[in-house]
Amino acid sequence: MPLWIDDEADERPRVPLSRRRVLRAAVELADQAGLDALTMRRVAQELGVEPMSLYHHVANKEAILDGVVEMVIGEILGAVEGEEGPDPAGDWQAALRWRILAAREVLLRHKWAPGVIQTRSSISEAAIAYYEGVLGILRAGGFTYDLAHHALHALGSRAMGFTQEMFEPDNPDDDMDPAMLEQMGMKYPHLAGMMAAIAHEAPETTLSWCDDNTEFSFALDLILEGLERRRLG
Amino acid sequence: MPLWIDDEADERPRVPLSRRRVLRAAVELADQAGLDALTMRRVAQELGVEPMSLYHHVANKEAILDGVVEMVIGEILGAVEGEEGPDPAGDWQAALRWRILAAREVLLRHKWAPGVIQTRSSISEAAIAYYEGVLGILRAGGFTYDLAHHALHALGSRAMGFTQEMFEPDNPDDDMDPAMLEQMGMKYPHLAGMMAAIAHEAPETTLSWCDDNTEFSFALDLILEGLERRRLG
DNA sequence: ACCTGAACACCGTTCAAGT
DNA sequence: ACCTGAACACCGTTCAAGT
Repeated sequence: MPLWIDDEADERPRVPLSRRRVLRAAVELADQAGLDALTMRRVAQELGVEPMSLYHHVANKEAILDGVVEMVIGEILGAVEGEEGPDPAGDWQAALRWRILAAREVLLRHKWAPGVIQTRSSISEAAIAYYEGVLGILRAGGFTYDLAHHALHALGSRAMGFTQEMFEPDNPDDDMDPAMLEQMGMKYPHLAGMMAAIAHEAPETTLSWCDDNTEFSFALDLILEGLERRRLG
Repeated sequence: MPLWIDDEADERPRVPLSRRRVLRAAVELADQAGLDALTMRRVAQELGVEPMSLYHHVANKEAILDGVVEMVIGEILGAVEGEEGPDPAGDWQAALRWRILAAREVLLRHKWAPGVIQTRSSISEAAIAYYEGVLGILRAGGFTYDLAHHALHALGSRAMGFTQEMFEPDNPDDDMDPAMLEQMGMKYPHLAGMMAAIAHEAPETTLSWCDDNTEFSFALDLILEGLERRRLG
């Protein structure tokens, strides 16, 4: 057992703490260990520092949550502004779809983020900038401000790539034991029928039969088409 | 100070604890004091009992959260099944809109519920029953099971009346101090333009310019119309 | 059987003290 | 100035004990 593997002795040559370093550690922690692991004490531990040291760089835990949201939306903003999407003056639907799917890709790397974002009461500047971009696309596509406003509400959190399903999507073992499925046919004939129909159509997917990306795109296109009709009508 | 006002001496004639009573107390507590107040210790206090007594009727706090979700969705189910809505065979859109708006009305009485529902990993039986009803409406309206399945995903949590906005809707003081609004015109011209356009159109509403019900209905109708178009081919 | 009290391992946070 | 240690007021929960 060589001594020089000791991973606590020389934790990097003393890079000083900073708000940014605290928030980066917090995001990494949530990515790796889930939102429940995001405690002041564990963030401090990750940084090799005493819990109380954090308070010199962030006001409190709420400020950390505000901060990680800021970082994630910043990452989204970087993704949509770093690359060139379709020209909104030519095809606003393609442009908006591109932007939203880019945002969604970032959120898939931070699955805990939507839940936190929705608990924030004030809108971060990064979010404002993102929405400004969405509005720009709609305007370039010929929307009045009034219709664009309705459009923002209609998209809701989906405008930033949120999935909006009723229950946690990441739960692979959504049980359904055979006995329960048996009696489901009696009490819930339509649900049983739907599952049978879909299992028949795509038998390879057993029972995790819903492809997230397909369903997200279906819903998004539905809304975009509806908005286009409102715009023309 | 009359003695008989003492509100701790004879807390009701000893009605025994039960799972149902625990859950009802939990729902009431969340309604009145918010989700943060929903702790084992406060629920117990509300029932005039020691915290540990709760564990004889619910497994742990997770079970309480599962339970309050069950109660709220049960209330939704009662609302949609207690009254007769439009006939889905005649107008499936009207029938589904009626069902969803009824669910939404219940959720407005339990604003904390959507956040909790979305943290549950397993689907409660009450939720299954609600969705069975939605599917029944779609089928009566002539949907294939396949399209009905897409429809459920497209509606997502909106199928149960969820608002799906990006940020907490109940925050009335979404600040926007004039100075910030001033420079917003420079950095975010489209947002500034939109706010100006809408303030012009509905000057009485100052800056809480978004009527939740209007926006919810706009989005819902957009989706229902889109689904109808898909159904017709 | 149902309820209780003390205790444990965790939180976020305050405060006074160190360098 | 930045970081620390002890302490406080809260959590959820285990366990052994009461009735």
